[in-house]
Amino acid sequence: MDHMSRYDAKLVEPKWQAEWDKADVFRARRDETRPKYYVLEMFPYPSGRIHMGHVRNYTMGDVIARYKSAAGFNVLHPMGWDAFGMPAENAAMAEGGHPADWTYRNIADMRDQLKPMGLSIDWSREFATCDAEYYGQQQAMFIDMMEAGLVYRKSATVNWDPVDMTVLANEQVIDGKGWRSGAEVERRELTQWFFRISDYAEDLLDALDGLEKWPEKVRLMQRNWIGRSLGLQFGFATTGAPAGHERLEVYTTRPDTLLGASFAAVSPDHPLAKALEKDNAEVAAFCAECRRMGTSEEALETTEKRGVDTGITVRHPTDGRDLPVWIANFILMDYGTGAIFGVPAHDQRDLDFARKYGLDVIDVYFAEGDDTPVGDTAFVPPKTDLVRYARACAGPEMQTGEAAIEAAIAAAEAAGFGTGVTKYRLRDWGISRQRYWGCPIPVVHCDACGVVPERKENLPVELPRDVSFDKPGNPLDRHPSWARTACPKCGKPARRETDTMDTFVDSSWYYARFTAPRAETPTNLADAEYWMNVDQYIGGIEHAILHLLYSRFFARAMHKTGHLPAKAIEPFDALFTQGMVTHEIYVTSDANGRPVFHLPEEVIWKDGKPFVEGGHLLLEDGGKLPLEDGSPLKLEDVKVIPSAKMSKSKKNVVDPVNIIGAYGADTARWFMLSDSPPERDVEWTAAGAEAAWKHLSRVWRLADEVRAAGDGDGAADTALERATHRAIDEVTRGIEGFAFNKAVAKLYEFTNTIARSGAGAGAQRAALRVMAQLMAPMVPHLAEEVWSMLGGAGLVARAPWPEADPAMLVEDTVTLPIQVNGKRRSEIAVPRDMAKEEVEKLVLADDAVVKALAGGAPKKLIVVPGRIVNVVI
RNA sequence: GCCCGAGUGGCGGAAUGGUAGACGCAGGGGAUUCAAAAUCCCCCGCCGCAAGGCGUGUCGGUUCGAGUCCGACCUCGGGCACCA
Repeated sequence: MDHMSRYDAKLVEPKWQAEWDKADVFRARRDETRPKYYVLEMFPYPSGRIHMGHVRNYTMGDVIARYKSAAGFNVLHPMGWDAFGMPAENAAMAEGGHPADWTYRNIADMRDQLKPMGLSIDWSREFATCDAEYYGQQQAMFIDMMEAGLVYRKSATVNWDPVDMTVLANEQVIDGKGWRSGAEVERRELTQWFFRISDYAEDLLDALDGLEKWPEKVRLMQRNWIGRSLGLQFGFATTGAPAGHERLEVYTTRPDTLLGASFAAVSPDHPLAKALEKDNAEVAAFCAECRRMGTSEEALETTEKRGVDTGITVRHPTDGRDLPVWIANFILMDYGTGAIFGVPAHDQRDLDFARKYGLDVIDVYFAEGDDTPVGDTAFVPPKTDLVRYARACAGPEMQTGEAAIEAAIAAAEAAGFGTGVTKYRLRDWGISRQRYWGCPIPVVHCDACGVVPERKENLPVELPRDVSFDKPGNPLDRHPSWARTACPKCGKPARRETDTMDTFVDSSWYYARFTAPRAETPTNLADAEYWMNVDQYIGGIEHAILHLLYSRFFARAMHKTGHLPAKAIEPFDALFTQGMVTHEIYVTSDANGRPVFHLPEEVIWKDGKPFVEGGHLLLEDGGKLPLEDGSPLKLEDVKVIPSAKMSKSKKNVVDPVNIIGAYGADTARWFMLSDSPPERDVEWTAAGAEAAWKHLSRVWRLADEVRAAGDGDGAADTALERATHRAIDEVTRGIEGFAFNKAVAKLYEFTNTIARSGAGAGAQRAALRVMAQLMAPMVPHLAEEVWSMLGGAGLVARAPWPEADPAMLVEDTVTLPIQVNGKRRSEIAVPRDMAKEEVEKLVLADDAVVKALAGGAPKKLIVVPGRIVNVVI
């Protein structure tokens, strides 16, 4: 046996990585004579370990990058780090140390883990958003945006932990309590910085139609998020309200239901509620309670609907009834006017509220032919359905909701009590964070001059290094000297802004920075002009709304401030959202019935059933913690749950480093591309990884055998050539269409075809060289090895993509299945372009058809040329 | 609660409205081997001895023909503006 007859990824992969480095294959240089292609995967947060989701994401991007490069494009494929954020501060609080050290150490670790994957990345463009060089440019843009009127301050609510005296993120609020202190969280108002994204609401909405290479679901989610609505705004005249509240402005998207109104309601944050709070104890108590709710919309919507009657009434604008005014916990101050009228019959929330507090339920419209009054389910048909209005504001009795809304607005405008108003659900983007590890907002507060932007020559406003995290709250706020500065305008002593920016700001323009990562301005226009837009953006569906919407806004703002060309206001031409990587979890329960998760290596398989040693929890550091009552776990209770998202707490994380160490990067890459469609979740399985490795070894072995056989008789083999062209065609279409799993399946098939073909060594060699090219985007190291073994010239990474000859793709005969009444009964082989009449004759003579007809004539004979025949009896 | 997705053999999945299950995993059988590993070959949706019947989350509809289109529902996943 030949000592080299086994594929050794450990030797082969570093060898070709060194070759690529030596030839500097992946450095992207601006070259106006060549068409460019910009591939970008969402950059990672430097948690310290790469995970399988990264492997999947970057493998997909690499396939595209390498394929486009072979197809003749000048490819830009960069990598960086989304490096600001809470985890670094949390680590500093938990383990001591400094967020910067933690972050840069993690970046170094992750870069070391990533490089063995053999990605075609131009590492010379790498940066981290926490580099002062990067965030200084971000500050320059912030100042430009201030001058362009895109930035302002206003009061907004935050989650306040009264014990830790700190602002909490939504994820840090658990069941209304602070995650560390356990104290009831309060909503508190602070003056904060905002970007005027809502100025662009209409444009951001309308431009979605042009994003044809984005998934329809993402466009739909953004459309709904922006939420354009045409509604009616009008003022109710109030009775019994405090001075200044003689009118209550409400906004409704269903003015056609005005005659079904039975109450009005305002948000607990509404000025009227605040006015009443002063001398109404009941209202004060209710508002105080509402303020203990988190700020998230989810918290608001899922809490039980409750309210308090203010005793104030409003006069209905058309029928003159007096309606009670309530304060209700489900009314958002941020949407519309923060006040509504309730129509219980046609809104489930209003109905629940009305039933709870004994308010009237007045039916406005009914389904055709059904006059049943509403019970406990509100009648809310689609607006496009025709319904019968028993209490129409305007328009005919039978009309759609859409038509009735329009008619109601027109009527209100004619009567002079209201106006049709287009509103958006999209709110301005609050970017203030009361935290250290983020980009400082570059402004100065001066007693004489007010809020003044820092001078650009003083940028970057750098984070101070000497901070402590031994107590909660913003370290910038309590730093003894950092905030002390001179006013950029008058020079008198002034104080720096201590808020930092939302990390979404950092990730809203990194794609533009990659086009000129060392420029001394945020972008270099010549580079941006050449490289923008991102031709293919790839990332997780979890970013479908916020990150992508903020980036679209930011690109517009960068254009307005002169940092991007007009063509780049939609920065991502094509978007692909990949699924998660999941892995099974092993769960038992402790004595209190709470779930206990187990590492795969803790699970013992006996007779195909999982067991764990009882009586302890395994800690992350490998230590053991006895269960609270010391009782052993019930061994028979181990449950295996497939397809759980990989997470530390569920102990089902598979570390790519181990996989790459055991099998090599190509195996991990091949596995990530096999089987599951890229947009769907993929389950990591040990068996799948083993199978991927086996196949790659088989390809290598095949190449080794063919090499050993020399050139053979040099005879061509038509069948193998046809198979080769079919493989080129299908793999190419698989990659172009983001159907990598299908491209992989085709390559499996092609391997079988070559291995089983009786073709001579020369013909097999030619086929295998094409296979090396087709596999190169996916498993680049193996591809280089096979390519060089079989006499390929230069690097396969530099070889042009093979082209399929259309003449080699057509088959002369086709098999036509014959159905009788839609069920397959037989089949015939016919020349590809046989006339319909000829086919019909053959079909009617077919044994199965003759038998089914039993002497009768068919009712119908359907022949779909080249596809199928259906005999209807 | 609201918005958006996804459900096909034991498993991952394939299928311009046209043969459901390509390709792979697992499983079964065989070859090779002193033996094993590795490798190669064959079988493999379910029920049935067979003929045949049943099958793409559930229920209904459109069609010569539905995994695919339409309606209702169920389950799971993503997002909900301070996780990234």
